Amino acid sequence: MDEDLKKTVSAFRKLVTTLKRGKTHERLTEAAGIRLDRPGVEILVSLLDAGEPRRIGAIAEALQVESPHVTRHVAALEQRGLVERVRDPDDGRAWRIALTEEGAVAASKCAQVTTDWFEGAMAGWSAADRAELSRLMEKLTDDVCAHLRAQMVVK
Amino acid sequence: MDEDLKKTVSAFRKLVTTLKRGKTHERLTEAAGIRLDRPGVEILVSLLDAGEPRRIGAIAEALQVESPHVTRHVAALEQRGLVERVRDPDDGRAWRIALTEEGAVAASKCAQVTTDWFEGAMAGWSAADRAELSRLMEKLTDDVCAHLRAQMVVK
DNA sequence: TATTGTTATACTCTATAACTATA
DNA sequence: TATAGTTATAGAGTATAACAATA
Repeated sequence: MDEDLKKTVSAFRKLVTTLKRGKTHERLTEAAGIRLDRPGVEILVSLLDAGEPRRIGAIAEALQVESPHVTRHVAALEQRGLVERVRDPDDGRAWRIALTEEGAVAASKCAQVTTDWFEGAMAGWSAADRAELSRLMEKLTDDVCAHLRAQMVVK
Repeated sequence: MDEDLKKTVSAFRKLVTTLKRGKTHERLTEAAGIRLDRPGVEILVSLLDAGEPRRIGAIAEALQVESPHVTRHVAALEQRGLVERVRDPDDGRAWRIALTEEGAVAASKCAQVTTDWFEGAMAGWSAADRAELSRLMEKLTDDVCAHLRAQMVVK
């Protein structure tokens, strides 16, 4: 039974190793027809996922990086007209980062290309297995994030 | 049905984002009681996984990085006595990188800490779900790698 | 003064290119 | 000369620390 866990971890390691590399990003942006660095794509997609403008700090937390990193890349995205700063409705002093129309299109393309790519890889999968994988991956993600938060509290 | 795929990709993205960061590596090495950088751990664990000495090129391919990267980090690991060079039995001119006893211990510890951590995160999982996740993750990894290879051939 | 974000700096990881050695 | 590996160099990506601004 411990065997199952080992296999899962090992498969996961391999998957991450394979998909994390620079070539994967190149293929993604090429297919999407967009010239953008990796952090740029990550920020755009995270804004698309969120479905609403987010503050710098919120983006940094979602991506698990430090805020200076986000500051810099948001500045670049802003210059290219892919995001813009809007007033925070809840907090007059603060700004939120919003996708522009062009930014939303770019983010959607990137997300779509990734989904399509997985669709290609999983072409032979039954509907049952797809549903099962989706359920288990969401569960795993939730539990991993919860476990992480629990650990941070302890420290 | 496309919904399942989207959910899977999105969960996967979140999982990778969360686990890829530097803090995760710090926690890992601290728990394992080893001071080692990320590529170092990756090389050691990949040698442990392989179960036998590997050539530089084979390690690079497994980790999906370029060989100079491996060369440099293997040199550092060699200096610390965690790996050593042995003659390739199949090819007299070549060398293979082997774990030393100390290196094997370090690699095992790192692998164990990761497994333990997932064990903690998945404490509430039923045996059935664990088995199912293991099966689907292996399948996904296989199919993703196959898809990647197929694409590389086309190019 | 507490919170949030920014600027400045430096370090880690990884790729590319040019070179070496060995069969 | 083909293959595997190495050395040298450069460029992403990210963190830390010091600072600024706003309530």
